[in-house]
Amino acid sequence: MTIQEIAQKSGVSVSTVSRVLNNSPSVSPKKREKIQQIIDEYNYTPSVFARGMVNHTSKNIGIILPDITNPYFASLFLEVQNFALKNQYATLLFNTMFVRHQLQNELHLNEEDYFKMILEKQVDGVLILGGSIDKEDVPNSFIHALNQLQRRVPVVIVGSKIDGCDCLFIERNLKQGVTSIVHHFIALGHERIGFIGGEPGIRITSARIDAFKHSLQVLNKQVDERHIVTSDYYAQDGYSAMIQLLDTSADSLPTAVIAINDMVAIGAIRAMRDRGLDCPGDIAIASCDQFLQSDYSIPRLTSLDQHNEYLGRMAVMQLISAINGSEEMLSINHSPELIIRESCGAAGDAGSRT
Amino acid sequence: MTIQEIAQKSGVSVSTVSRVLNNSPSVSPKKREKIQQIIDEYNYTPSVFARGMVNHTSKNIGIILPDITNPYFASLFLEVQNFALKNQYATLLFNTMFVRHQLQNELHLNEEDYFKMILEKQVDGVLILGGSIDKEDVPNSFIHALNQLQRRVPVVIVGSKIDGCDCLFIERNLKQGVTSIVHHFIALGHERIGFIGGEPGIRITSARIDAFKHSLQVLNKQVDERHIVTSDYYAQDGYSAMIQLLDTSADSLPTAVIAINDMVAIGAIRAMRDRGLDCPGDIAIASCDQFLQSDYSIPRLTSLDQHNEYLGRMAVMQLISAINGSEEMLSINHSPELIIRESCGAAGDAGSRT
DNA sequence: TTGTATGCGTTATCAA
DNA sequence: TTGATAACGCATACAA
Repeated sequence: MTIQEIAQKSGVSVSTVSRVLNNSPSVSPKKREKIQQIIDEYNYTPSVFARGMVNHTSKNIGIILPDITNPYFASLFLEVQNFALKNQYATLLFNTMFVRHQLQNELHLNEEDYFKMILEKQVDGVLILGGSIDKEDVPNSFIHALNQLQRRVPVVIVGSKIDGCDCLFIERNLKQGVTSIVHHFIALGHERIGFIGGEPGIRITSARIDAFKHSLQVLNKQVDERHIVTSDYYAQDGYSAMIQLLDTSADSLPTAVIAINDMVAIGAIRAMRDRGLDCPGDIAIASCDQFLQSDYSIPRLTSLDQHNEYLGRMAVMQLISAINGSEEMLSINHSPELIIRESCGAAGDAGSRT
Repeated sequence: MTIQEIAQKSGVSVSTVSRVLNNSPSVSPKKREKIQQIIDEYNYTPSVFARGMVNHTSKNIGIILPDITNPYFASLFLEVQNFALKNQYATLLFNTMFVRHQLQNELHLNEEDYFKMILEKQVDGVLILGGSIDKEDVPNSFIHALNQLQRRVPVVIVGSKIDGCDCLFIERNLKQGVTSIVHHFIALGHERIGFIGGEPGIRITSARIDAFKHSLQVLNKQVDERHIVTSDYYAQDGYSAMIQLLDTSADSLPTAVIAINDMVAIGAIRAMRDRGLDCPGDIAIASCDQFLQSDYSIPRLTSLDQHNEYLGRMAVMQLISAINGSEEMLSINHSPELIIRESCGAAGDAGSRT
């Protein structure tokens, strides 16, 4: 089915069909109806290829993220796709990280290779959710590749702004939530507080550790460096971090520990259990990034709800408006919300189900 | 940059450039090299639109799945993308289910709407991972839509074969693993075994419950219908199912329970805890579908590793070969593997970390 | 309001 | 081995 055939069957020219296809006002109601009927009857949809030739748009956007099995990225993607679809954009998803998964014959590509691929796909815009962009020292070659990409299509990045990068950034407030956890722990009477998880050299990690230290210093509380153990973002990393913490500061363990996210918290609690320690009895734990299921672990996890769903929406909205030529920067204030459950040891919450 | 400009700069015709682009043998080595150099220099990539006009291919495949935040689908997708990319195909991902996520202004589409969207995107093939296709009674309209889709592009479905549906199917062995769990529990001396989780009316659920009942009957063991509680596939569903089980058969509780997957197991264990019961002490639990992190929960989960990674690979391979016109049906034997940890109560495993 | 004609960037057919 | 050209399906400028 082509526009030609529709035109013939409708007894009009292709331009008229094209007009009804594109909601041009200058078509007589009678013809419009007739044509629309034929279109529906034959279930005709215009060729994206032919349209692309003319408009240079695909109505596709590319999403680059490190790991879709990570609940944080999965829920971000969900929100992104939902909003994109509403605006007639489909999403080409590129997952760049495979290290956790023993894929055979795995692809060895870096993000810059993905930029190239995505560009060849003629997407109308690119959304980058984390990855190399989150490093403290982003390689110059990466920024260069990013700028080169940006010159071809709009690029929106969910992450901290980087000097010399021309892309649009959606920044998260990484510090506020940590501070509220610290205050919560202090209020519960904790004096020695630790921090675990997060890959070193990644901005999310360092921003949160900075906020952690700073909020304690403001309150004139000591920070024991041994109580800060970085690793990565998954359960296995929470496990190893907690083991290391227990090993290196056996003489003066913290009474409370902040985990960078729920998976790390779960791994840490498991490690405590393996060492015969109880959470929250021996060490209380709270996490900075809530995922689903935090209400079902043992103990239930006290977490920050970062309201990440806004993030995803903001990012696509920004991207789509950039695709449409708008320069306007959107803004949103999302305040993390502390969900108090069991793992922090706050009294009277033993049975609560938020 | 167009093929025209490359041709001019190279001092040849567009046809010759097109030939080197498509690795045609009939180009003199000298010219080929020269042209390639210009291509690289200008970082030229041919327009997918123009190519699509001629070839009617986009080198994109569409993936339809219900919930990417579900670890089962996420890891399946990962494997699919990896293999697709290796074959120069990018993946358009469509997540059809949003119910678990309170997305504002959420899209209300059924899968057939997604079929339409995906077709408009001119993908070269469609991969369907679960969803309505898994229902016991697939609506005729759905099968009709599926066949209509199949008439336009190859469609591969990961799921049980359905009469009257012309798509290609990749079937999983849903029963084998359940049987091995039953045998394991019997070997541990359990007499009263239950089964929880899974949406009723879904083939995965009923296939596993059937296998559960059958393997017990073969061994002349009783099946207490009250010990079988369906719900859904997430932690909250494991929680509610276990509560119901405890409530309805307080006089004769099972000593072991099979959960349909790890999330359900986690929810169930949480429910037990809330009722003052211990796992595996009071009720042992094993799950039919292992996700990551099962080694970090409390207690560690005894699970089946379904080796789902093969599934994803098989599915794309099948799709790509169908796109290339092959009729050949691929086949693979993936045997579930029982990973024994703590929740089943098998002796001496208290500290094991697989 | 409607139709005609052109161009978008590529591949394929054919002729040289 | 190479080049000229038609064709792919659509949007749009222009003419009517």
